[in-house]
Amino acid sequence: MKRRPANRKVEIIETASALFNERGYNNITMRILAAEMGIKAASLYNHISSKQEILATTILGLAKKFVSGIEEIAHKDIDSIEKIKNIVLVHIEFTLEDPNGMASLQTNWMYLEGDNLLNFKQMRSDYEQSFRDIIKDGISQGTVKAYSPEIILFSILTTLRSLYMWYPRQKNIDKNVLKEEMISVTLKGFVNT
Amino acid sequence: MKRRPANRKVEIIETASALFNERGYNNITMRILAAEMGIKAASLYNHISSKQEILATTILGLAKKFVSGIEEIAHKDIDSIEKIKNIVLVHIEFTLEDPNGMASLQTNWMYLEGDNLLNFKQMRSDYEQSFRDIIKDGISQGTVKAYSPEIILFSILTTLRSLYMWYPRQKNIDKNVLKEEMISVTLKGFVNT
DNA sequence: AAAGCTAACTAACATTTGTTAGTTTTCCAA
DNA sequence: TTGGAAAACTAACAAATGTTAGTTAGCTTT
Repeated sequence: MKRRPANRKVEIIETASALFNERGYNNITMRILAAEMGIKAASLYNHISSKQEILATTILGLAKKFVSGIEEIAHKDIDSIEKIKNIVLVHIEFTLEDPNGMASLQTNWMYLEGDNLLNFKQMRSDYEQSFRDIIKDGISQGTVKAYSPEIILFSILTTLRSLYMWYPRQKNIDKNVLKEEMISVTLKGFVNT
Repeated sequence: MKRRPANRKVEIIETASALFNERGYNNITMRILAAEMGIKAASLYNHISSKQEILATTILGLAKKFVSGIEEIAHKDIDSIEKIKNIVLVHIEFTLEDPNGMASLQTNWMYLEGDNLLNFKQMRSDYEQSFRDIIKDGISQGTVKAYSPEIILFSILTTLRSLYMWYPRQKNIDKNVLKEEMISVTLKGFVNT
């Protein structure tokens, strides 16, 4: 028996992600996507069932990885600061693996329909809640400054979420330098004392 | 002589911004926008010339404010750290003034067409360059840590750019607390020493 | 060589959507 | 009270777009 070639489908989804990232979900028609693949629009439907499926596969797939990622970290027996460092690293890894998918996750999620949209919002909110809990623990234990948890949460989170839009363009920054400096800047700022 | 009522046009643009922010530019048709205004789609064209004009007015208007804002700060006779604090404050002020417009600026700019898109990209890149120069000055003068300027730049910038998506939902955080803590967290982090 | 998939193609449809043309209503100024 | 602009309406179009139906070409296996 021959192995099922999920290849072509993956190819389409990756091509679509790249185009969505460059020009926006709604600027990419099925005809444009097909042309980029070197085929006709109708042929896409031999591999995928709808444009929405392409979007949902990418976004919900990543969202699930983030939710299980943070839950794993939350249960580790380390202090809040270490947990937050782990979260930074997870974001960097996922972004390096799939920057175009990360772009869709941040900028095209509102074009998810029906249950896809509901599930996404639920996962996003679960993720934020787990992160918030880690920050609040840190404040209780005195390792994190007693600022508004919401300000700390979104300061970190939005920095991490936006990584896709600038890091892939940087050729001079080594991956390990990125990790170290992102952790330093995010946790301790950039002001010299 | 009666004052020209640019009012209705402004009303349309503000209503549109709010809808774009809630559901995404491409999910909002002229019919939906008109219904929200209590009129028919065709009637919108007595006040605006196209859907694109609505988007461009909002986004390019804000982009111009940011460019002139940062240029003014850049020319002040204060050190880099103080300049960066000023930039944080400018972002907070603009976001509080027009959170829905800020949302379009961040999430709908790719639906600008032709010169609108080109002008936007130019202004965004000018803005980032001014900001980058301030950071590099700070590093030269020793007030800013010698990390990669790009990492510092985008860590601050993306935090500020994402303010629109969470602050308007917070009812408990006072405007002045926001300003103080945003500056602290962004510049010096949240780790207790 | 025949059979059976897989994946491509052509053609076309049904909607949606931004927009225009032409007309009527509203309402303030004279 | 009336004239005229401002702003609404009805009707409709033209283009774009996601998708389906039916067909054909190309491999791989038997």
